[in-house]
Amino acid sequence: MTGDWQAELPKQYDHHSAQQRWYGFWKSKGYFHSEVDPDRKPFTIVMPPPNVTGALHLGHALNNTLQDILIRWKRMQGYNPLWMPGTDHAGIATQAVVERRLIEQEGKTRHDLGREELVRRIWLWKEEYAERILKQLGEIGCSCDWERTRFTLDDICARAVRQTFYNLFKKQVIYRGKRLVNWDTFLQTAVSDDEVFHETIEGHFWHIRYKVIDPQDGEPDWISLATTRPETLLGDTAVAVHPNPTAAIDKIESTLHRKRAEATPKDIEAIDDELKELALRRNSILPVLEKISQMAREGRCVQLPLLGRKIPLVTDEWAKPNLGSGCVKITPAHDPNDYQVGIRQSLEMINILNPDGTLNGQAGPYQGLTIQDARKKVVADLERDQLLERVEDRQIDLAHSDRSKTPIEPFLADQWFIAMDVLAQSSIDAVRDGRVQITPKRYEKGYLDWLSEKRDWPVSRQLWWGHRIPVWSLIPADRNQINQIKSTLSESPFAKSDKLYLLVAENEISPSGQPILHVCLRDDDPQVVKQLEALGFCQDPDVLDTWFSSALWPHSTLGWPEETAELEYFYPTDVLVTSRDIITLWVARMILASLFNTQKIPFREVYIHPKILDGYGETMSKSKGNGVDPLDVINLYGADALRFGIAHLATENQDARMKVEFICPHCDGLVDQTKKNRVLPVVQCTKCQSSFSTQWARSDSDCALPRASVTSERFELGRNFCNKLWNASRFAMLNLQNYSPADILVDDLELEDQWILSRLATVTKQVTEALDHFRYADATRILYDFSWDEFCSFYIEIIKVRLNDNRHGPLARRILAHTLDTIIRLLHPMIPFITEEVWQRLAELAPKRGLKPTQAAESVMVAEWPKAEDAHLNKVIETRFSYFQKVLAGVREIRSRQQIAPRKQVSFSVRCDSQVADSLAAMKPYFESMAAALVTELGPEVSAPAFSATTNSGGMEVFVDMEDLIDVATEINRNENELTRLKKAIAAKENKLRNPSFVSKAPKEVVEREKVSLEQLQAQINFHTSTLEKLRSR
RNA sequence: GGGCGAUUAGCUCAGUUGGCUAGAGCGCCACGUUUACACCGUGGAUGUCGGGGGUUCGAGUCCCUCAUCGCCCA
Repeated sequence: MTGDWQAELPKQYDHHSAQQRWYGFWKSKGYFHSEVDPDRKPFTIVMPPPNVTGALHLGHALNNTLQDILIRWKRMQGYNPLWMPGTDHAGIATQAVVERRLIEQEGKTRHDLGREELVRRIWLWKEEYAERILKQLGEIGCSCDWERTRFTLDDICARAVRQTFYNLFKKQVIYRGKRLVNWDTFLQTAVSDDEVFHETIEGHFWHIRYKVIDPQDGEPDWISLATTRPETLLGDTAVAVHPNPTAAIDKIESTLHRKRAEATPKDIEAIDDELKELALRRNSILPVLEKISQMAREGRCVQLPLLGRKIPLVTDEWAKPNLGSGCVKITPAHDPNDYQVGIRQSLEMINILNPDGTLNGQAGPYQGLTIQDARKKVVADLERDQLLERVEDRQIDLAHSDRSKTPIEPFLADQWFIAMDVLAQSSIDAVRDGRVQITPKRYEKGYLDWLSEKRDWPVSRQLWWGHRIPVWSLIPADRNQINQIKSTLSESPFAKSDKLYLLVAENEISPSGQPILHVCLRDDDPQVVKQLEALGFCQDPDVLDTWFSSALWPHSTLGWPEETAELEYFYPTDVLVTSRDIITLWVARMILASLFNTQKIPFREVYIHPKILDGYGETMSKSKGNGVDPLDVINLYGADALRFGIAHLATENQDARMKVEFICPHCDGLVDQTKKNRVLPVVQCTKCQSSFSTQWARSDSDCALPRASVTSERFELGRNFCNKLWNASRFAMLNLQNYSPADILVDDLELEDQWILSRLATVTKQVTEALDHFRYADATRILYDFSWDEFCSFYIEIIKVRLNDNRHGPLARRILAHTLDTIIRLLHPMIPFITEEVWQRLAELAPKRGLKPTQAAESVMVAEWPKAEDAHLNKVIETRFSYFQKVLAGVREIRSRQQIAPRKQVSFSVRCDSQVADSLAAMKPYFESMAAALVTELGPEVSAPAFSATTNSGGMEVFVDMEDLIDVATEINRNENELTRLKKAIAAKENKLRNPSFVSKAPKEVVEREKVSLEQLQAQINFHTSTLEKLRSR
């Protein structure tokens, strides 16, 4: 190992060069790669595959940093770690992005291109982004096994998907049915509930008259029905009324009364209003509703406006007698609630929409119109026919597709479903009985609640990008054809070798009265396809929901359904690290898929990490303009700073806030991001007033301005820490030139040596335990405090004196090298680059180190994780050292408040018991080097000098000899403040100890501790009182 | 409407089974370029632990309740 980097030791840590140097080094050494090795214990993580939709954001950086910390830590602990990387095809999201670009750049739709060409284009997109994503992961420092990189749409994953679908199909867990789906008319596909967002918009509420057919005496001529979507009336198949309106009103009223009894005055008013309204309704509407309800029971009908169709009155509890007219129109094919009514009442379901959002033949004269146009025309025609009673303005909650940002239309379509009863139960059991553990535990509840609903999983998507559903279907003409096909297929060698499965779908009856035939193919075998198509079968055009392939990810990546050695050795995996928003969508499905396919759980633990929010508590996103790009952070602060900052905020909290800032490209000043400026293409720097561009810049003039990075000052913590660590290491390098290894006996060591070893043992133990429980923030804080406040501020400062001493130098160098070595190893999982940089440099000067020196590993990445040496734990030593720390702080404080010039030497004495005096005596040189203070006297007999400034802590009275330069006023002030504080504390303590129940009920040791503490406080009071007397007598 | 979480210093957050004279980083104030480090050092100021009840000898920590904010599900 030689090179330029040895020669120079810059004062500031250069993250750029370290990152470049060491990632390649690790890769070339093959450290990332893992092979099956029965002699070692495996530790496996599968990466939640990032979507190939776009580049990585800070959330990914968080997710992957936490995984890398675990992997690097386990690697050092001697496990055989496998971190399986990869990317997700993200069906709808990716197709939508590519389609949008197609429209923008070429003005073409996917239909212009055709299926094959569109898919080709998406693959091109995928290649570009997958590469970019994997490169980004490398820049973060991720130690994944790149040789095993997978993609959810590659051949290995595809085979697993086919096999799983086939198995489910054969067990008849998969079925096809008509369901109301969220239809995206722009992308022309169903989207799942979680791809839908709701927005409140200004809309209208149209009240429409439906004529009663042949009204009898005392019956209304028409019924008034209200809707926000008048065009849907074309698909109405019933009008509903409550089966027992009076009882329903009674019930609502009694509920209101009960609520009122417990309500606050504010709420009572609102409840009273409701009760008044209800009372009015009893007189006005209720009699009519009872009548209509009666009519419905008699099987009476109304006439559908505009189309004139005869539709029945039905009784259903969905009609609320306390709302509107008390009756509702029922459009089962275009409203989720009406759909339920349709099922309950066995109503006809009329679909009036084409997939593209225009009206179909069922809409009669409105066929071909878009929804908007149809709505206008329907309203106009109703007005013409005088069937429009009135129109209200109203705020409407409208569902939008997250992918196309267009309104969702409920739409009745054929969908493939996975029955969830048995599968869901298996996943519930796995978590309930602890085979899979979720951390933090509170997330279990949501998981279990969601699964226990056991809602069937709709898995088909009307897309072109994804795993094509491997089912070929046929609508048979008659029974004969069915029998013929049955016999043909059962004769086929493919059926005999379990390559295809025929399902006669008795739940799907075609117009000819015959059940539809479905054949599922296990393999992508052109011969079988040819045979099926010859018989008249057609392949389902749809693809599978992305989550279907994601659900298999932990085992498909290891080669399932093949019985690979990898699967045998690495599976089940150990931990899944992910974010809370996909616990149900993904985690639950992985568990059920794994149990179904392998009879094993996919992972033993699930760790749910916090979500990063911006300074306003909003989720970060590119579309809001508040997203932070991890590469900007890496560029500015370094990958280590990014990782350290991330680990530092990974508490058990559910989210972490982060103020977002622009970095002005002109002056490097931080400009706070606000809700206003984050959407602007150009922002003016608040520091230097120059303008810079943002992600929104489009126009040539805007783009010409330099672009600002977007980051957060929260990463300064990590950068500063790395720089501190770098400089501590730099100090070590500069002082280890004469290093010589030798065995070290703890008993021979100085106080400070024993102290740092004792602390090192404690810290090692604490960090290991914290990581064991996913307490990243704890581990980070412990190491931060130890490195900075103990190692740098005390140990290094102390040994500066010893290093120049021929007698004590060698030992100090050995402890220095050993301590730095251990700190570097403990920090490596969090900040891999800088620790490697230091490790390599340390290897040049001190290749053999430790208490029993051994040759250091060739890389810190494969060095052994430190073991906490219990033998080094020494509470007595730590207490003795704390005397030094307290007295030093006292002297420094006096220097500061008496404004003694920094380099001016002072003398001081300490009145303390003789044991303490012994400990302090050993530290005499360090009072000199660290506070320019000369110890004159130590012990119980010490008397205060004539002019002294004093402090008192832990029973040690410190007197700094001020000769005659003392600022008396400052001292009086200080002592008075101390007295006030102490008196308050003493009063509280005395109160406590005077309380007989405290003394009798609290544990003995607590009472004892309080007594001792009171004595100390009193001693301090005495000290300050007498000090004040002396000061005042001057 | 149901669930989960948050509310502690100006800001961002720690605070493990109740035992505190409530901590850190940033920011602020004063002093300081002593050859590891100004991305630094030394010292300092700053809190009715969201409000109100309760349990307890003792509550930032447990229970109830209200308020505000966020997220998820319907």
